[in-house]
Amino acid sequence: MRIGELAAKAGVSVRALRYYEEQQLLVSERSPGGQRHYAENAADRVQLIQQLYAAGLTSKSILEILPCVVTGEVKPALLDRLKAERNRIDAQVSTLIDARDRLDGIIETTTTVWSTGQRCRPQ
Amino acid sequence: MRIGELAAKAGVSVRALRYYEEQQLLVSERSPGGQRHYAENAADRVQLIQQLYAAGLTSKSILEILPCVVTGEVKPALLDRLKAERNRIDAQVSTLIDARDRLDGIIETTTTVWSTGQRCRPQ
DNA sequence: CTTGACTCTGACGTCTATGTCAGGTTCAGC
DNA sequence: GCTGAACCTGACATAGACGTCAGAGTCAAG
Repeated sequence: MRIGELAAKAGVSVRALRYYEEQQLLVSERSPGGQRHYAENAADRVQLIQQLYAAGLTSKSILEILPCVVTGEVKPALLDRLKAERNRIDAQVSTLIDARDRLDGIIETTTTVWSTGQRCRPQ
Repeated sequence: MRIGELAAKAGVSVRALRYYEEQQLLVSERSPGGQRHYAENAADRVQLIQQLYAAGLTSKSILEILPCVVTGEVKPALLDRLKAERNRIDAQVSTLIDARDRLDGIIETTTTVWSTGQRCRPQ
C-alpha cells in the first residue's frame, strides 16, 4: 500500500505519515524508485499513534512506548513511564471535567437575551 | 495590588498577565507612572481564564465568553457557542479516557523485564 | 512511450501561550 | 534623595505537529 492509500485509510494527511516516519514512529519499505510502501497493519499502528497524540503524548513519549506494544515487554523504568502518562491523562480528564462543569454553571445561571429585548431564564 | 503580587497569588507568570491584558481578558488601572494595579477579585478572574485555557479554549473564545460571566446575560448565538465548547470538552474527555484505557491495556498485557533477565507478568 | 496522477525531498510557514532579553522607568523604604 | 526591587514596552524566541509550496522523479495504464 502506498502512502496516499494509507493516509486515506487511516484518515490522516500524507504529510503526517511522513512526519511519523521522521519521528521513527512508523516504518516503511521503499520501492526501487524510492516510494514508500506499507504493510496492511500500518493503519492500526497509525491509529494508535493518533490516539496517543490525542491524549497529549509527545512524539518522543510515543517513540518510547511503541516498541513495548510490539514486543509485549517493558523495562521497569518504562513501566513507570506508562503509569505516569496514564496518571497525567487522568489528571487532565479531571481538569476538563472541572472546566466543563464551570461552563455548565455559566450556561445555567445566565439569562438569554434576544435582540428583540426578550429575556429568558434558564430552563 | 501590583502585577507581581497578582502573579504570585494566582500562580501564573507576570508575562502571562500582561498577555491576558493584551488579549483583553483582564483589565487593570494604571498608576500615574504607568504601573498596573488590580482589584481584589482579579485573582478569581485569572483563575477562570486559566481554567478555560486548560480546557483548550483559545483566547478569542474566552474573550467572547467572559463578558457574559460578568453580566449574567448571553445572546442566543453565544449560548450556542457555550454549549458547543461544553460538548467539545466532553468529546475530549472521551478521547482521553479511550487513550487511558488503551495505556492500561498495554500496562496489563506487557511482561516486565529487568536488566537481570528476570521476567514478571502483570499482577 | 506518453501521460497524468502520485510521490519524493527539502524547507519555510503557521498558530498560541508564554519565555526571555534589552534598555529604560517607577516606587517604596530608609 | 537614593537605591534596589519591581515594573514598563517592545520584540525576538520557543515548541510541536503538521500545512504548503517548489522542483523533480516514479509508476501504472493505455
